[in-house]
Amino acid sequence: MDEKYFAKKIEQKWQQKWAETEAFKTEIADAMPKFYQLEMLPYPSGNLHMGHVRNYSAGDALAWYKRLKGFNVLHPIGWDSFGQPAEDAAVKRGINPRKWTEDNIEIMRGQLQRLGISYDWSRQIYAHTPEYYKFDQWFFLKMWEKGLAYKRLTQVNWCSHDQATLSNEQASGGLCWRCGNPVTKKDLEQWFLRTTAYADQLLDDIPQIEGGWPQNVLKRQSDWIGRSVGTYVDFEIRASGDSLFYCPIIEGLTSSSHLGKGRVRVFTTRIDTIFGVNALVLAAEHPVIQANMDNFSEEVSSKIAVIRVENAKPADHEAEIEKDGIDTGLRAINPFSGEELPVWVGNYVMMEYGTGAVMSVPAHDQRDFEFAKRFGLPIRQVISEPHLAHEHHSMHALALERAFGDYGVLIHSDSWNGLTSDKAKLDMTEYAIKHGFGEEATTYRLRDWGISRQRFWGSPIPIVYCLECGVVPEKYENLPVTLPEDAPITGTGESPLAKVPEFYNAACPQCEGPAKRETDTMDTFVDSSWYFFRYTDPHNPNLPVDPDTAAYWMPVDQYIGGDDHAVMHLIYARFWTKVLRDIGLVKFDEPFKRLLTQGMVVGETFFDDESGKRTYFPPDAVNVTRDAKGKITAAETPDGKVLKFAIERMSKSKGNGVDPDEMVEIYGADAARLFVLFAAPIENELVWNEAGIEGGVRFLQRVWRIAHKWSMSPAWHNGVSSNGDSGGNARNLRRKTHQTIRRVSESFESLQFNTPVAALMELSNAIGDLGGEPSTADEEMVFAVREAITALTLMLTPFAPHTAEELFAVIIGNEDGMLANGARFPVYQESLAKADLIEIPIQVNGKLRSKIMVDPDTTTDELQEMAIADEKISEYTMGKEIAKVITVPGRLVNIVIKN
RNA sequence: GCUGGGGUGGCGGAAUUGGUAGACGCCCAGGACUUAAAAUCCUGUGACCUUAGGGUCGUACGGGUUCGAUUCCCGUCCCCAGUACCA
Repeated sequence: MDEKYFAKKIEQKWQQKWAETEAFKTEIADAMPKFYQLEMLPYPSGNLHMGHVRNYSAGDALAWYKRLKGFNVLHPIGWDSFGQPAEDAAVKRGINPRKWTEDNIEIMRGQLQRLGISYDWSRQIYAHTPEYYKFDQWFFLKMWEKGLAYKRLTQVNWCSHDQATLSNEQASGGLCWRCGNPVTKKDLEQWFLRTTAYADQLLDDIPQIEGGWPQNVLKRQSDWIGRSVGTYVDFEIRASGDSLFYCPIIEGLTSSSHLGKGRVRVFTTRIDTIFGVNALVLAAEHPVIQANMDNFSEEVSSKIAVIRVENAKPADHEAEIEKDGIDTGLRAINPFSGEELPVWVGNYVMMEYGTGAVMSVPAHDQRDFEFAKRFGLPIRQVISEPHLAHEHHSMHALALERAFGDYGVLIHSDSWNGLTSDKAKLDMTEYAIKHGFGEEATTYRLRDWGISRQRFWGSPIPIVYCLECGVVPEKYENLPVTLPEDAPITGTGESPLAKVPEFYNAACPQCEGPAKRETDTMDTFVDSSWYFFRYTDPHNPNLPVDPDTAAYWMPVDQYIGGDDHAVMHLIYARFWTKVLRDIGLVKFDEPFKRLLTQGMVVGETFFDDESGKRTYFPPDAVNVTRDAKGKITAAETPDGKVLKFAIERMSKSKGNGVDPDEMVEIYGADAARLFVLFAAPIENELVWNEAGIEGGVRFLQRVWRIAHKWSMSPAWHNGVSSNGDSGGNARNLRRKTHQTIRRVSESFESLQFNTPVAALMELSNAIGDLGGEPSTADEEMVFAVREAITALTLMLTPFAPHTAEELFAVIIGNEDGMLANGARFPVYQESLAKADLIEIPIQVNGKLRSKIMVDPDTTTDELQEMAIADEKISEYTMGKEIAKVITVPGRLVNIVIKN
């Protein structure tokens, strides 16, 4: 029994014990309630950073808590080991991507083990192994069969820095998710997964997870899916005379028989404003425009070409784009009013959304308003605030300063006058349908998921191109389509597999004739879309997951990760789960019951960007000036070069990274883990400040010391008992113990990690503050202290498992470990947690004037009497009239006096 | 601009959802132990006033509701995140 706390020694001891006994290996156990604790799997970049430590410390705390609560806990880990950095390393340093990846996994696994995270290591998965990516391909074939995988030529998001395609989600905000450079467009043939087929379900299933997910993640997802319900309206198009103009059928919108020669379809959510239309505005890329470029005047066609070029440029986020456009000379007929309208091309109309054409209603849409102002087009108000409707209707022209976008009452709208917007939308849509120029319509912002990547280090897409048979899926029995050992990787954006004949030359699965394989690989987000299923059945050679096994473990009870994946990964994973369900592998809709998004770990960075490129300087090589509040005011290098500074996500390349190994070496894994959870609420950003971690060490040392001190007491191991009416300090300590158990349990249930640590510190302070020597303490006292230290040790386990295991061994005199001993999280007893005396504040006119100690069961009347009789209070009430006394039992008394 | 979330000591942050604001920790100051230091322990630590006791102010700012507001309502300012012409 070591009396000095020596973190490294006990950490090594227990890590070894856990490994030898496979302490965290989990099997299906029908008799026990299950708990599936999951953290987002790491990309093997080379080193853990503090963000990982925070993520896994929180997950491990919950895993331990649930184990001690008697749950059968699945807590797995794996590696998201396909992806571009491996190829970057290959280009830059000539290392084989597989070697680079596997070396990194080794390093990071070691780091995780030194942190003592309680994973079931037997379930590790590696995305880059054929055993895993075989099922990426299996899913792809299933989706192909269901019409959910298809190929088409399209404009893809292209990152010119990474030389790679990006999905819409990965190009969110017009910037590459990996490198942050602007995204441009490029024409490519791509494989897509039909996520849009599940758009409605992805939205409509949100109520199933609503309580368990952060509001803002759900909101971002629904914004991203962007469902909007409205109406298609078809406008007849004419050349300036009255001859019908040529309007080709618009692809993707051919479901309507009304389309075709002479009509253009718009999408609107506000058909109630249709009497206010002053023009039709089409995107420059609109097929009607493009098909008629030769028919336009020179001025018009060159302007359209200019707009098209401008549209293709990467978006500038700062600048508001000025409205621009040109009247094409075409005319459209408003089907409601018969009015003839000009047809414009406008730079603010996007081909990718709706139908690429809008009816412009300047009075009720701000964009149309700006457009109309710019080009002097007429503005006609047709919706009014209900109380002004009558007045407005009798006026011809109203001067609006900006568009009136609210719902209201229709004016200047023929037989629809006086209807509310809601009613008019229904009636007018019905009218349009009846007369053959409209349809109900729902549009989405969500696009299908482009998964083709011109990359080597990813799952090959199991498709073969045969001259005879065309596009042929590989047979299931031929899976996996194995990645070759190596390929010429250039990083220039061509597919490396296209240069490996042994890979791409294949026999057609149908006719067995010569054929070529698809040489693109899948987006790495495919791997992470279903890995959590695989953990439940990691070695199944036939199926991605056995349905019965999945039924026991899934869904994930608690998922923890960064909210940078709020849209990308989490929408793909939800989509994939619904596909699994429709394939028949699982019976539920949502993969993650509860989601916790942890904040980033950030630190101070110092850099200069003279050459337009940022060069970072490590903080310890910079001279920093701070103001009184500790904020940096200036920074320079020792040789006097002035640097810029910012608070940014920690990373090695920025020089502000903290190496977890170093933390473990200096302070110990337990202290590092405890501190990272204590320092800030888990969902907040955490500005790394190493000073605080000392406090974690001190706390663990204090616990260690008091536990050893009291365990020396002769009565400690001899089965002390309480006669049930301990008084004085013993009673006070027992109360504190049970109050702490209650607080800590409640905190875990509500996913708080910083407050339970504070509660444990208070309890250890309470034990430490006890006077007296263990050798002379009476039995009641030893009993109370033993209870307190035992509870403290068990409750400390989720934060500092090594220390807790060692203390537990000291307390019960057995080295097998808590789980082997069937240790359970302590349970609080209400009667013991209850206070004997409580302090009641007494206020006079809402201001605190005195405090009295009373029995918790004191009645309202008694409290009131005592309050008025209180010496200090009578000073205030003397000679004044007491108007009212408010008494809240167990809380306070407030005496209201008149002056 | 729009949407969502926030603004509490020198710092990270507590506060049973209307009831003693500042728990716990960091930093800092003073003291004990020590030849000295480290470690440890003790004390103090929102601001201002006060001779003791104590008093006044204080949760971004201005109003309001209430016996009582960090908490609820209205207005203003600021910060963070998401989004960007979504028709």
